[in-house]
Amino acid sequence: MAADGAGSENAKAPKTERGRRTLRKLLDAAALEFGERGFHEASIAGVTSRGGLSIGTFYVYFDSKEAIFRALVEDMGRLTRAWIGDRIKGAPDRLTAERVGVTAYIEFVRQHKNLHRIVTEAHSVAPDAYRAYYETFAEAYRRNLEEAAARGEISDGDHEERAWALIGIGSFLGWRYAIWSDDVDIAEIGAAAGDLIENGLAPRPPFAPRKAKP
Amino acid sequence: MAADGAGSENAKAPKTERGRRTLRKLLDAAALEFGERGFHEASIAGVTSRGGLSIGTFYVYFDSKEAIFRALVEDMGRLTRAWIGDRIKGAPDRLTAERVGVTAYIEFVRQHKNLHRIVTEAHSVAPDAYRAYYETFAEAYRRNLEEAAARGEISDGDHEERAWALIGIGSFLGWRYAIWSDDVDIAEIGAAAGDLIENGLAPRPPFAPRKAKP
Amino acid sequence: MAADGAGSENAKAPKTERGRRTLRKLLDAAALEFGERGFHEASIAGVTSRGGLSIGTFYVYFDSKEAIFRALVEDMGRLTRAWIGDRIKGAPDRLTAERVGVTAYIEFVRQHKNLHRIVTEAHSVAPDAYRAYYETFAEAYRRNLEEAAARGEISDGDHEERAWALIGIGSFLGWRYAIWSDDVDIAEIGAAAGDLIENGLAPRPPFAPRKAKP
Amino acid sequence: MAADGAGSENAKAPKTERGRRTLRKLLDAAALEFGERGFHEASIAGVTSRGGLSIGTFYVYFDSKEAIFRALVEDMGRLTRAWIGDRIKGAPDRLTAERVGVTAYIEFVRQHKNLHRIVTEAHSVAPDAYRAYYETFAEAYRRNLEEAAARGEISDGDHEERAWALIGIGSFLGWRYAIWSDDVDIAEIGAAAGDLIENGLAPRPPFAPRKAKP
DNA sequence: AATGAATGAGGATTCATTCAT
DNA sequence: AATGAATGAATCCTCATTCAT
Repeated sequence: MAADGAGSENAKAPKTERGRRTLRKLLDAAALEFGERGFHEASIAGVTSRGGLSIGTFYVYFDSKEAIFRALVEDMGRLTRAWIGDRIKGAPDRLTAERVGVTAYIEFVRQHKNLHRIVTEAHSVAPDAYRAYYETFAEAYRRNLEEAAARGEISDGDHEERAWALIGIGSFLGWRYAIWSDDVDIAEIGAAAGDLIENGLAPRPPFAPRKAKP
Repeated sequence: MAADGAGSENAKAPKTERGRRTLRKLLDAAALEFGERGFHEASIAGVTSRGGLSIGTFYVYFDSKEAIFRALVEDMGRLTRAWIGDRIKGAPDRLTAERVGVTAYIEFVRQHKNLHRIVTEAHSVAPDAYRAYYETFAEAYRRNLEEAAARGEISDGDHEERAWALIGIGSFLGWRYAIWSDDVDIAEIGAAAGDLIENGLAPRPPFAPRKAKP
Repeated sequence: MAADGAGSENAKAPKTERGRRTLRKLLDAAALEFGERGFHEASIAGVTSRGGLSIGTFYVYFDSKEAIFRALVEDMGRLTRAWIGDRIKGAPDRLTAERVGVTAYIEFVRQHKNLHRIVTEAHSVAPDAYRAYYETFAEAYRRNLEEAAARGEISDGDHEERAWALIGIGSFLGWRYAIWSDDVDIAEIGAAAGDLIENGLAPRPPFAPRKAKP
Repeated sequence: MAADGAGSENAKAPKTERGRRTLRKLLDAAALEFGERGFHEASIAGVTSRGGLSIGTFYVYFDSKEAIFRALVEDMGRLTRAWIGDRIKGAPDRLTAERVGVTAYIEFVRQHKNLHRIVTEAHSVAPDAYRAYYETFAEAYRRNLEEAAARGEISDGDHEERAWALIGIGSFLGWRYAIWSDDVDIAEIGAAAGDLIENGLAPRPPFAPRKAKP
């Protein structure tokens, strides 16, 4: 569920294999504890007991409660990007990728509700980590949109702003259809969202129907 | 800055004019305290001292820290809806209303950063209040979209989902262009967002150009 | 045992009589706790339970463990100066005052061993408070010596340095003869110290005996 | 800066040359760590990291934090006595030795501020070590004074008490003129202190001037 | 000899809430 | 209505020490 947190300054680098295993235990336990109880309700003792470790061990690897939370948010980012990336990989063009992407994202949230809660809470707990999380997304998104525009797959426009708007769509649909209620058919949501993203709200001239893919 | 919180079960109804003034002081002070420090960093003592009152007085009007927070979120909702409603009122059709609405929303956030922060934090502090806040929006939104579709101003589709998607757009653009940096020209942002909402990302066939308004 | 700590920024000023009583209880209890256990072994819970109060009450009056410790050191200073001042008051000249003063100081330490321990510990716990404690002494001392020199009661010299040297004498004799062992006759110690202070170590010429007062 | 701590029960005796070097590293590092941060702020990890060693290694050589602290205090005693002894060695009589000694002591403190801080802190951390430190001094001092008195170099009196008084003078002058501020000319301080020690405060009859050395 | 991971008791501090005045 | 003193549960974090390698 969690990557190894390596490459981040949030966790202290273990020097032995045993240390690496312990660090992993902590991150996995923290994902559970924070996900279920929320940052403020969660306790370090809760994390360590879930991991079968002692409190002291926690502070061997992290400087503070906030530090492991940040590490978790970063993990989450890697995980999410990998998941979406995987599903989108084969898309023939950007509009298709968007359709697939929205669906995949909501699916992802449904399967990782805790993680989604953690990221959202980062908003107030670690605003910079939250921002970094979304800026990483937005940046990649923007690049994709620009390249697609260059290929003529989408119209021209302000791609950075579009990126943020699209992230907003995914995020709120995630809350509405994955967290608050998850009984609506995902394919339907994806289709509707894809249509909005592709064609907007404007009425369709009957003589010039849009097609998802030529 | 804040309405009087009356009509809600969150605050105790004052019986005298003096009481009404004290309640108002508390709500205004709370908006500052929560907005600047966030729910968990904020303290009741911080609220009362900002209001020039004593701690004991707080509990004359509110049952708990959460109660005043909820009252604040509700206030915020009323305030936001009134603001957006005002700007949209004269729009000749829905697509125009959307364009105007996005711009107005970002403008609103810029002018009420603290309030936006408070609402977002409600996400983890008072999820039901947060949800109620957005569901009220979404419901009105959905109705507007349906009526517009009936009038042929916009295409058919799943209007509830569209409502959530549009709220997501506004919300994230608010964070990006009102809170994190507020130096981008608002008209530009509004125009680009309006275009996305109206036309989506699809390439525009030169022979059948879309127009914002026929 | 303790003054009221008023006039210091270490304690929060109570607004009611009850508050003043509580503050006093805390200071008295702290003098016992710190005196018996030392700063690092002492606990806030130990202080409050001695005072019949709850832990929370402590933090109504003091910001930290260190804050009450500082308040205590200041109290101690006032107390010590008052005690010595009282005994010295009637001395006809400075040399007599010195004799009386050393004796009185050792007597004081014997009767307030805890306080003496607290001041000494301030050395590492609150160096500035420790320094202030002794500088206040040294300053008054220096003034006394200067005035005495002007009156011809003592020889000329560097009075500030003399002040520190005399404080050093008192302090170490206090440790040696009041804390480490307190069975030596105080009058004897005072006499010997007074003689050293008055005449130094130099051999006495038989033909020109010194007299305490001409 | 530190002796090897050998001959004491505080450190475990190393059997190899490498071990001796490690022990030395620990003592030197501890002098820095304790001197800069004070006993309670200092940490074993701080000591070992300064020495480029691991925590575990510390416990190969010392049983506890207190043990190395005591070893340090003993080191300090040897060092101080050696330093003062060296400077005093050639003094023709006791009064001269005293003059030279005070000056030398302040000079020593200026050059070993950390060591002085450590010894002073021993007062509350390891009272017996502190007491032993000064009793060793006092004992030697007393003997010197007695012998000097027998030779007629100084007046008769209670030599033990005098020893403590003289130590007190040196100690407080050290704090005042070596630690708290070290910009006063040392020769001056030494001269003034020497004069006080030799002649006391009593006014000098013009017809029978004392001389430092006949 | 040296290492560094693991431990867990211990304590300061916070602050929402209560209540007597 | 308003006040402010009193409460105490709750929790983060420290760090000396142990031990398996």
